[in-house]
Amino acid sequence: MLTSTVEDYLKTILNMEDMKERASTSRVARRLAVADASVTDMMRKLQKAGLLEYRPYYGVTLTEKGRQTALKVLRRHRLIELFLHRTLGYGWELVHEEAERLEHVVSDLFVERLDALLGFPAKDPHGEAIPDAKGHRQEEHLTCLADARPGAHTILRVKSRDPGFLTFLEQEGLVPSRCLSLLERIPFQGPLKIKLSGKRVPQYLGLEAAKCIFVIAADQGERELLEEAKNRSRHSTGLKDRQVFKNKRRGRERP
Amino acid sequence: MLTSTVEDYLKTILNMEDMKERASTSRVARRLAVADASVTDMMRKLQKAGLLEYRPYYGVTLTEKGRQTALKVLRRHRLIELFLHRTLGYGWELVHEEAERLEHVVSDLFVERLDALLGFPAKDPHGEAIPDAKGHRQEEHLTCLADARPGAHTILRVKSRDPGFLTFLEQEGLVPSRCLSLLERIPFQGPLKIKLSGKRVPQYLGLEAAKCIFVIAADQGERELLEEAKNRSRHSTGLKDRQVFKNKRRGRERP
DNA sequence: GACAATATTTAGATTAACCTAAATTTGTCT
DNA sequence: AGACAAATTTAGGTTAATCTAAATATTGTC
Repeated sequence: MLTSTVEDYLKTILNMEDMKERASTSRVARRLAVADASVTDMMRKLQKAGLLEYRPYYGVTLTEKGRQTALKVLRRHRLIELFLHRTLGYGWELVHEEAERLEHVVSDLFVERLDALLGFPAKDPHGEAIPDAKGHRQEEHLTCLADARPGAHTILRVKSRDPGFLTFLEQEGLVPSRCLSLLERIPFQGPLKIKLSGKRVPQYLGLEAAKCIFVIAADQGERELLEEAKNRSRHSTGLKDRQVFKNKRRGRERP
Repeated sequence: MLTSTVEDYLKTILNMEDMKERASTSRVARRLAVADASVTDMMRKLQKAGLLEYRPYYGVTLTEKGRQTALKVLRRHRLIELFLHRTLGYGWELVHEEAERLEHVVSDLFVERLDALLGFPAKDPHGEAIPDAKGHRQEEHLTCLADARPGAHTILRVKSRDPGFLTFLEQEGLVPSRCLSLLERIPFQGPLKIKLSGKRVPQYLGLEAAKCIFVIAADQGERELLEEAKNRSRHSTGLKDRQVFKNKRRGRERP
């Protein structure tokens, strides 16, 4: 079995490949917050294990074996995130950190049961696709809000792990499945003027924030949302749905 | 934060103290399947950390701090076991191993949310008491079936981690909340003749097995069971209850 | 009370994962 | 082409948790 450390290396490298970013020693080191030298050591080790190809002074590429391993970890991570959010009522800004630890210790059985409990979901709370048991991912070509054309859009994904930022976005209502209109783009890297569905007043959003928000044209978005909603309602298990937190502490606490 | 290894040491020592067993170097080593010398090293380290008192050539005793830490781990372990059983539909013979890994990585938030999800349960799937958030445990003075007097009893606890044995017991119907009559005790360490509630034919059970089964007189058992049943029905969440495994694979699998 | 059997500790090594600092390679710019 | 900066690798060291084998302490028995 692989150590958590190895799993983290693979996950990071997969993510870099997804982003078309060369997995050089220093970049991997920066992402994992370790010294360059530690990465060099690890690369050699992972090459010996057949998980990646290592070209000195260039960087690494995952082998098929390495890719599959990384995808398995990603699957665990995202299913756990969704479980934390939906069943345990975690705020979406909290799910990442907890999943980061759990993903390294849960068994295959655990993952498959979670998958079933959640109704074989397609996406995690941030709108990221959950790979299936064979490592297949459904590709989606989303536009980021910063690049979107004026008009109606539906948020499908938010790419960020920063709890503070995610909390802010939630307060503003900028979460997956929310519909909005892009009204105006202030020139010279200025903010975007947007109006959320249901609200009457428009609001402004910084460009950097908009780069993390991924949308689809509103008419196409309809179908996607219906699918999800249907699926979710069939699986309304957990704390969040039943709002146990309002009438808390029964049973053992009051004997 | 403590390492998993440290948590395992503390949990083991707590268990030995509960069993009134002296936590000597060699006994701790045997339980954890490590060399005696490793234990000596660790004891010194844990003493320095104020988690236990170490008397060379004698053994160790937990300090209050050590005890509380161990109880916290135990709480995590047992809540996770119950979650695996009730929400994810794990067989009771599988819960221990998985919990053994999860218990070291889940946050306090996770534990408290699980507790709420499960309806603040008092016991894990084996009938062991779950310590509350402050580390209090409800004491119960149960008789083991091997020592019980003839008559009606209710099983409240089964002390074993051996998957094979637990599977056997489940097949025989010897699980917590089951009622049975002890009919006869065959002399000279012979088996017990018992009859389970609902069944018509009596059966025989080896004495070693009977030592792992803890019971309470049937009339007292009634009340306890009612409490539990009530609590559980208020929280009928999860795979097991809804029997998702029969109509499996929907959603992502069939797009 | 001596002495063997048993339990425990000490000594010295190993492994995974990391570090810092020094050497080396690569790529760019004139 | 040569020189320099940046990136990368090498060298040597650290820490936690383990091991084996040797040394030492405790205990029970005659």
